[in-house]
Amino acid sequence: MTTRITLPLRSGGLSLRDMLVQDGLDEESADLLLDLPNRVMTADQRRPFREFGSSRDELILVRSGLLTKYKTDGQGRRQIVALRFPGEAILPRETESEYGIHAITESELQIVDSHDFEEVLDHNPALSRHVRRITLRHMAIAYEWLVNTGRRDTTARVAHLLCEMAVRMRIDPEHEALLNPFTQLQIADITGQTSVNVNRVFSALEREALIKRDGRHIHFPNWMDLRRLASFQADYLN
Amino acid sequence: MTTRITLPLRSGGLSLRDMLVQDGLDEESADLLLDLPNRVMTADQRRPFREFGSSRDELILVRSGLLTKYKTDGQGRRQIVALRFPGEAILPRETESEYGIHAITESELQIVDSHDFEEVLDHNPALSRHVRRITLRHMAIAYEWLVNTGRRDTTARVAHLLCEMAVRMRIDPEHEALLNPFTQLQIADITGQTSVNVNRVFSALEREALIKRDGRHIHFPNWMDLRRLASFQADYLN
DNA sequence: CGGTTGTTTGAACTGATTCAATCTGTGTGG
DNA sequence: CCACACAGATTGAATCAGTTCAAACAACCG
Repeated sequence: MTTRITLPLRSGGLSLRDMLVQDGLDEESADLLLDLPNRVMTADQRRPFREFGSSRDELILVRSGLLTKYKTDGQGRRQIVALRFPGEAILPRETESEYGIHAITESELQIVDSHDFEEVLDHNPALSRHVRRITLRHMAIAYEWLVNTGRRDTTARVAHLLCEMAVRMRIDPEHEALLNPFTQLQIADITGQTSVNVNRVFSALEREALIKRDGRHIHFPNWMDLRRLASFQADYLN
Repeated sequence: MTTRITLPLRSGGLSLRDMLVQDGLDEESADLLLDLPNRVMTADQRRPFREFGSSRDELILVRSGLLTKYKTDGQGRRQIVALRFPGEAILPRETESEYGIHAITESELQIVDSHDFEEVLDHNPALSRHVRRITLRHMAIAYEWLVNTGRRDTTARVAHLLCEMAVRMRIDPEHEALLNPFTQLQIADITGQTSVNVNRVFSALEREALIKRDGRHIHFPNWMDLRRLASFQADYLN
């Protein structure tokens, strides 16, 4: 039995500035970006933060928590298409955004008007390059997710997501447990299956001793074999 | 029976410059980009143009033809993750690229060294904004493909791809036929299924009079219902 | 003409869904 | 502190969409 996490992820850790710098942005650019006029908001997990078609033209920086971008098909079946961890951002879209935004855990967000953001980008090549770089990283993740939903069986899909989570949350999977922020329904919405099946997959993974569950924590007693099962190659995450 | 297309797509049409301008880039920036030192190459459909891990750090502009980016899962099953039509580009990656590139039809490519490209971007905010814009467009397509493979049944997936192809190839589906450049195996590799099933889906779509096949051409006698079946909303393509 | 690539069809099988019921942990209000 | 409501996790049975395997057929190419 797992229940919702109400504490923000990694809130006690690094500042937004630290995280940006750690991702390779130079300090001056980071300060320039963070000193732009902004407002800070909290997104909670009970309802969507942005619906489809909301035309908020703004940069959303994640300070803490965990955001998802999601879409739905014709029959209203939900597909989560991207995750945003602390230190990551959702870039502004000129057009109406065709995806919604939903917080998995309560998330603290720093929001910057897109015009201010674009203005700074115009005059700061280093920041501009950084934005291109992280965008390509998110693109690489989207491609890997396409392989996941398109080509891997449901077991490998869940295993792959767990591997990606471990790396993106910067834990050491051989010695540390993953604090899983998702419900099984949300994992189903990421991996393109049903929550019922996610449950069976988890039981199977645990039966094979590839994971060990302890409340919301997931241990990896056999990280090597889990990676192999998932055909997980971390290089797409850089 | 359909066989490979050997003629480049849209070769007789617009120049690369025309296509860039039509996509919203200003003329000066387009000239700046196209006048960068470059070499022109031909990619043919018989073998991959770039394998995984090839670290060619370069911008690839598609003059004619049709390119795919593809990845494979652990068991070597192929998933096509993106298409690049004439006028579109594959951006340089600093790291080794984690996808391969394969031409669907013989393609003429203009290749620019990434350093020259980045240099121009640094000094040309308009071009920089344009690159961000088209990148977000490709991201939106990747997200839609995720919904496709994750949430739609195989019939809707194929129908959705056909709709997207019609729009991206700029045909008028109510009055014009789509010249389908793909084999059924390639459609399977895009939509995450088997070529056998793609074949059955095509028969079914034709039986329902949602498409009509005529050699390599596909007519859309009932565009409205096809779109509905695919839950195709063109806005993600802008 | 023979080789190759792509398409089509059938039959058997299976992984995952669907539907439905039950169980378990958490929070809330009396 | 208990009773209750609720969200999430778990399990079983029936069903089905899509795969797999295998074979035949069609079009093109040299």
